[in-house]
Amino acid sequence: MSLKQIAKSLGLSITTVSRALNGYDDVAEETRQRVQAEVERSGYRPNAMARRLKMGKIDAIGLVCPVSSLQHDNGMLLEMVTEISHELARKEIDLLLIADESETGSGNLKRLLQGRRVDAFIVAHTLRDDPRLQLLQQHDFPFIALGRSELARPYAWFDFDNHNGIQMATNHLIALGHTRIALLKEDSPQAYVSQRHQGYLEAMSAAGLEVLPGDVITARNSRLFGYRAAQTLCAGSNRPTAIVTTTNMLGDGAAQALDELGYLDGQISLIVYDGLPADSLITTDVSAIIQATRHQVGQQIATMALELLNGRPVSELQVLWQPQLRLGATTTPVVR
Amino acid sequence: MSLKQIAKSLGLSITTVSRALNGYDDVAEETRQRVQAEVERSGYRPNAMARRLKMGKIDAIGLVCPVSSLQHDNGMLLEMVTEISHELARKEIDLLLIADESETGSGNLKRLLQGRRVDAFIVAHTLRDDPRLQLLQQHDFPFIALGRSELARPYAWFDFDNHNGIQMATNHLIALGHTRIALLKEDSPQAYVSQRHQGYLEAMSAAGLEVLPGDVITARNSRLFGYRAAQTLCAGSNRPTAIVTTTNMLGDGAAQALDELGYLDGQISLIVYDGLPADSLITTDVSAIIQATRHQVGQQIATMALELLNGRPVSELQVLWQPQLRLGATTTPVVR
DNA sequence: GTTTATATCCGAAACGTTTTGGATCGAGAA
DNA sequence: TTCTCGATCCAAAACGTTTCGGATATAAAC
Repeated sequence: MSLKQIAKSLGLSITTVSRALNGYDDVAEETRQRVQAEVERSGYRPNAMARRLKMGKIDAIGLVCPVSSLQHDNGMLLEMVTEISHELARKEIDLLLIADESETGSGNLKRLLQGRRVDAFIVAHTLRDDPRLQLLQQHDFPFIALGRSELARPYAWFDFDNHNGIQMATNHLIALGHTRIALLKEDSPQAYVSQRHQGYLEAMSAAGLEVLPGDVITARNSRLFGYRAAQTLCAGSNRPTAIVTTTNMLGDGAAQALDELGYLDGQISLIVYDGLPADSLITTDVSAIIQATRHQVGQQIATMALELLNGRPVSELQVLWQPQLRLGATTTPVVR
Repeated sequence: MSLKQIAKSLGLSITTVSRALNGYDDVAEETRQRVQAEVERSGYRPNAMARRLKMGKIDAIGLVCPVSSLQHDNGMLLEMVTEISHELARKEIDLLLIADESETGSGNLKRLLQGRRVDAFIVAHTLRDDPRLQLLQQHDFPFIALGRSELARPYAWFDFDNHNGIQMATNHLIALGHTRIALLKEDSPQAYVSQRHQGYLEAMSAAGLEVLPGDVITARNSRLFGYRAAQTLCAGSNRPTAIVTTTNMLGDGAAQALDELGYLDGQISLIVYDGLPADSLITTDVSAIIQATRHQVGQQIATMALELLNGRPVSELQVLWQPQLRLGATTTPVVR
């Protein structure tokens, strides 16, 4: 099924068939109809590789996911990826999956970059100092970073305002009279972690509140570690009156621990970033900092990727979305 | 950076450069060295699209994941994908992600198939009757099914022996004297679900045991539903003495419920397919049916995919791995 | 000295598109 | 009649490879 065959069976030239299919106006309407009909009859589809070679565009985007991230984030990234894949498929653009061997590895990245196998990259789980982004920028290769990093020149990125999100939560607790607010944060070099950490510290400091040494706990991002950390926090009599967690997994574990201790009724306030996971066993309506759905994020990123391919300057491709504070039953005035 | 440029700067023909790089023996060793050096100096990489066009091979594999599956399986599939991606990258083969719009959708599949954008497909989350596989077989397009399905002609597949796995568990409980063994199974049309269900029924029937109406519970695959289902099972006085769950999410919920009721000490036996998830809050060593690691599975599938591309007949690409019963603290002789 | 073999090399075609720069033809304008 | 113009169409080049079928030169065999 090539252009040549279609052309032959219609008694036309390859040129004309090609131009008919690509909507040029120098082909008679009747001819176009005939071509269209023959294409449908024969099930012809243009050879993507020939077109790519000729056009110098690949119509493919590489999605870079470090291996380690996939394991912990409970499918969050993947729902997004699904959406991105969908949106791109609509424009006949392929999505290549690049699982890098280490959080910072870029062996495969380099290969795809130099082999011209994709038009652009989407880099997930951006680090604060990200060698992958540095490599891409160094090669002037188009990319979109999911999360902000530190780079010499401007670049395209999508991010949530983590700083503001955690501040809204912390400030709300402060307004409720809390002075001992603990932070339960993920142990990871990802950019958003330090942004949330920083936001918390600044909110506390701005309110003139001291952060006690044990009140910031860094743990692996899992339910179990959240559970244990919350238990530790609540162990002594000198416990904090509120806890904020930077991930929903940590939050679910913490909620479970508080629930078992009977503190989830408002005794100890709790705000969970992203809200409890859908299959949490906790039925209490836990207060949360919520971001847009993966669905919405995926669409946004796909849109940005397409605009990047269309040559939109990166300075116009920097999108910061604001999270919202959704108050549930676990944020109450401080109990002394 | 094309062959032409390399050729020109060395005073050689394109043919010779190409043959030097591709290891033909009709090029002098000294020439090969010179070519090699120039390639490294200039950072030349062959244009993948030109090569693909010429060779008629794409060096890409499409991974078909239905959207809905990604959301529930807690990253299991993704760890595998990571491994597959890795293994394929080593052979310079790209992995395309195809997120189908519905469990049975095949719109994108058709597009990639007809557009010759991949050499083969890996289809995840096979259904018992899977229209995607039927479509592929109908087009004589190479694929590997992750899980067995019902198809007219032989096809390549990888699967675990779900039937045997659940039977080992059930039979072990029967040998311990249990007669009321409940099954907690996922609500899904995926092939493995009915295989496990069937295996359980046959084991019970072979032992002459009756399955009471309420003893098989079908629930959505989540911790929460497992939790509730186990609570329901244990509600009355006429409760089963053992529970088997077909997924680890259901198992984690069930374990939590049993633990809260004080039954996890052996009062009620529990065997969980795949074992409890890594971040379970349950510290009891729960008995499990374990399969190979995602790592091992990923490698196996990548290997099979490569063999498929090399033209190995599908009848030689049917791999069934056996699960193992790993006994923990939750399988004890029946307590009456 | 011719023939044959061997070791190197290369021209040109092909893969399936897109696109440039005409070519052809009929109709209306001069 | 001749010229111009618009409407259609097409040949050929190009994208960057791979590979077939020689070409050339040097050495060995007759």
